[in-house]
Amino acid sequence: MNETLNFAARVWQIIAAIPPGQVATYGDVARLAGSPRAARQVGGVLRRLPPDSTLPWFRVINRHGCISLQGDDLLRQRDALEAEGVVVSETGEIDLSRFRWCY
DNA sequence: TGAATGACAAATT
DNA sequence: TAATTTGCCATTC
Repeated sequence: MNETLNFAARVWQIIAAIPPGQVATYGDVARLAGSPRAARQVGGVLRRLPPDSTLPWFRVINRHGCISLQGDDLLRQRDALEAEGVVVSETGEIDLSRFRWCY
């Protein structure tokens, strides 16, 4: 099996391991997946994620501690994070120094 | 098979 | 210091 096919599977596994109330960056997930420079692909995997997936994709944000999504998706992610105790600004900003996933 | 895309990140100006 | 540009890499057209 090509490792390229496992990339998405690794991303799923890693994101599924993020504890509630905490968040991880795309770069971190990519690094844990074995491709430190594939942060963009992490977002690509989540983008094609089926709506019925139970994966906590909302716990993944960018390096600036902001939500990269826009529109309704942004509001949905912000609401889901706040429901877990994560403080999210109206613009989608999160204090990484407090909520970043420490593994 | 090849070119284009993108839920990022780092370097440069 | 902030804003803009370039690089990366797996997936999609």
